[in-house]
Amino acid sequence: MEQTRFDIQFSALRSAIIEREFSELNDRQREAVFHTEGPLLVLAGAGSGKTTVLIHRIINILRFGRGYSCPYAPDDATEEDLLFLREYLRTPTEKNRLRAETLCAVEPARPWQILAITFTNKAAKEIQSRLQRALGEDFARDIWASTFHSMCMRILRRECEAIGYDRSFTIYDTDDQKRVLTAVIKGRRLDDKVFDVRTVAAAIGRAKDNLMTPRMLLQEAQDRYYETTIAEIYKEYARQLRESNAMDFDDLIMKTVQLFQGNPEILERYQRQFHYVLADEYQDTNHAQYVLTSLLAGGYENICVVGDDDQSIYKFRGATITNILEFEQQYPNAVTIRLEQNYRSTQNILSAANELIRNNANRKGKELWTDNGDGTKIRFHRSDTQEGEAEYIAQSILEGFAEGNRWSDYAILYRNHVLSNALESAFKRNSVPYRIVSGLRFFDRAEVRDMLAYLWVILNPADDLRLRRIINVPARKIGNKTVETVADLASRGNTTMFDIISRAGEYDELGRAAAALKKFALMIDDLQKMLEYLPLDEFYEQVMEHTGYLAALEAKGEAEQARIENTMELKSNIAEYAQREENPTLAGFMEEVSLFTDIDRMDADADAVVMMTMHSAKGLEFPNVFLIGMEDGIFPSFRSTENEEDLEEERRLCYVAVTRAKKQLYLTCAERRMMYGRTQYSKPSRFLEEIPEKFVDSNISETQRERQQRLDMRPSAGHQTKRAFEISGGFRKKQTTAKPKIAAMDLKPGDQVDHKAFGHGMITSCMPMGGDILLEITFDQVGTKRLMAKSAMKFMVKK
DNA sequence: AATCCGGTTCTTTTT
DNA sequence: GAACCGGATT
Repeated sequence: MEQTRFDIQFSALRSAIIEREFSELNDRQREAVFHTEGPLLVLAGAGSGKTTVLIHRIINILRFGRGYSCPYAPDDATEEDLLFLREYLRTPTEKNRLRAETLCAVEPARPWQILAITFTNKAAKEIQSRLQRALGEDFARDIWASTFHSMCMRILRRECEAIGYDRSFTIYDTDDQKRVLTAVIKGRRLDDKVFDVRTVAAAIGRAKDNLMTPRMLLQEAQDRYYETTIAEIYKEYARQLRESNAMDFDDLIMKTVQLFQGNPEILERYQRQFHYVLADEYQDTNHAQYVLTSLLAGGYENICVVGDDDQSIYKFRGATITNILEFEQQYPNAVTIRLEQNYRSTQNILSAANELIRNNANRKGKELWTDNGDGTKIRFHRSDTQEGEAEYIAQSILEGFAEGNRWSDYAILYRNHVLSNALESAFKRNSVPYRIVSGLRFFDRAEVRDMLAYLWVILNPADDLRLRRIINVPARKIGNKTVETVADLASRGNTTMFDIISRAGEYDELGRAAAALKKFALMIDDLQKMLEYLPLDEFYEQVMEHTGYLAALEAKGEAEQARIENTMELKSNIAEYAQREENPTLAGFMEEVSLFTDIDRMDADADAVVMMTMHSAKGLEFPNVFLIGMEDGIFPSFRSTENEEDLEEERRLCYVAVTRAKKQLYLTCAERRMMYGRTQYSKPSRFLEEIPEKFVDSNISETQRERQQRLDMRPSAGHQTKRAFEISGGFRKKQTTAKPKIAAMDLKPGDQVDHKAFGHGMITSCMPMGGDILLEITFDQVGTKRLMAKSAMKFMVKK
């Protein structure tokens, strides 16, 4: 169709008006927002406003459809409309807004036609809530903004009968999964050293990530004993899950793919529904997720994937960077947009990151820049021991705090959790408040699992797996032997364990245990009745009491206080759910909870230094960041120094870590470090060599450097740029650990002091301790703190 | 059924 | 060095 003069004028006006709506974005970002039709790859560097683009793109699609790039005027548009738009462009008024937007919109999408997939609940929630704010709650609620897993759950709840599942299927988490696997391995009388549950679970998980059925795995095993056995375990495991009408996390994805592949008419329905598909963090997708996304987008092929190949750090859990690297091959008509302007960090930090990641061969290539200015140099500090490293960090933070920073302005990132130990004691010693984002998450804690298991059993007494978990927790004199007898009777009678338990008296085999069993069954019955008339949170309290769980924890005293708190935490989760939901049910809560793993309320309001692994830091930002344990063998981990591919993943992790810092980045390492019970001597991380010296201030002294050079056999002459920790003469010599010539010895209880960070206080006790003095000081503002005199004196004067 | 002892293991993690 | 598991002991 030929464009008329009218079309040209109209569409130009329309584009201009739409463009103005997104004026707060930069050119690249806008390009991504306006490219609505066809495949789009957005390579979004760290801190480049990725989520903002994703959200505005959805807003654009919902408000204007493909209005921005449509070259034609609407059929019924008049000269008067044209004049109206011209006027609206000149002076937009609220009164004219509705008509203008109607004129500018070309086939705007309905909310349920948009699918935005993320990896974490946190990300899904953020997208959902930002869209609700921009578009109104009711409207935005219908957008499919969810994680891969909850999307699959939603689809499967509706369609799973087509693949032979009952709609009420349950989700087995990693823990449930391991229990089943342990039973399978035991049942086959296999050596559980050779077939270690974790390894087997990982193998099965990887198979599912790659959409491989037990049969396919068996075929691939080609008669090799080990592989064949794994495939057989997989087969048995899958059989048991199906029998229990259960799926594990990986099943959610794989079964959805199988559902679609086996039922084209169902697939087509979803393909017709989703006009626009967006996938976030695409570099983290595994093969199954890739196939699923491709299937769902297969109708309109309006697929937009957002990600950063340089931030792919989850290969170990099945992510294939290939998905993003080969997107353009998959869709030859794909458009690629790079977001390289960074709004987070200083140029020094970004340049360091750019130089570092440049050493990776397998990447698309990007160069981050900012107009935030150069900022201060990165600080590099090498200590002799891990204690020295920890002390340096504590002191740096105390100094910063004294200058007015908040504790929460600081984050400490490390390659693995063990590295946090020395730091913890240094922080305790110096009264630096801290918070560790731990490896063990809320829903992995035994007490939380126990309470959830109770709820599962109350909801569905046929759930043998969860029943086994709690039947004797707290102790009810129902031993292992009894449980096995019950299980035996159940399988022979082709019924559930709970059924046997309720009729325990009828079985002689159960002997004296029958009474305890009956009592247990009655308790569950009672709780089921309570569920019918009590509000959910009160009901939960009844479960805690009625089962004796709370009492058992309380009986253990002080030590179990944290566990009690955790079970209470679960209660507040239930209360929160009950309040939010119009029609709250236990089943509804359990459904939600089975996909809700991380405690994504990382309460930002707590003012404390935060410590976490570099992996968990992805997506976060902090004004000041310490990367600790920057030593070869630790980071990069010795496991990954063998092959280039693994090393590149480590380098990406380093890139992720470096780009978390907004203002100041610190890199620290120690010459020797106690790890796993032995002292390890290490060289500074090879990644440090890759950061040009001009971005770094280092503490390495002349003598240290000379020694380093003698020790370091790596040829350095070949390097084109001088590197941060090599001899250059350019480094200032800095006295880092001040020799504490303390006048501290004459401090005594009753003395008044002024502390730079904590203000005025009075010493309440002095205890000699390892060549130093432990002071207890009651401060007017911040309460009582315990400080070591040596370091405290640097921040404190006696009055 | 609870507790103690010795042996073993020790990247990274979301759903 | 610490945490966790399984077997033996009480």
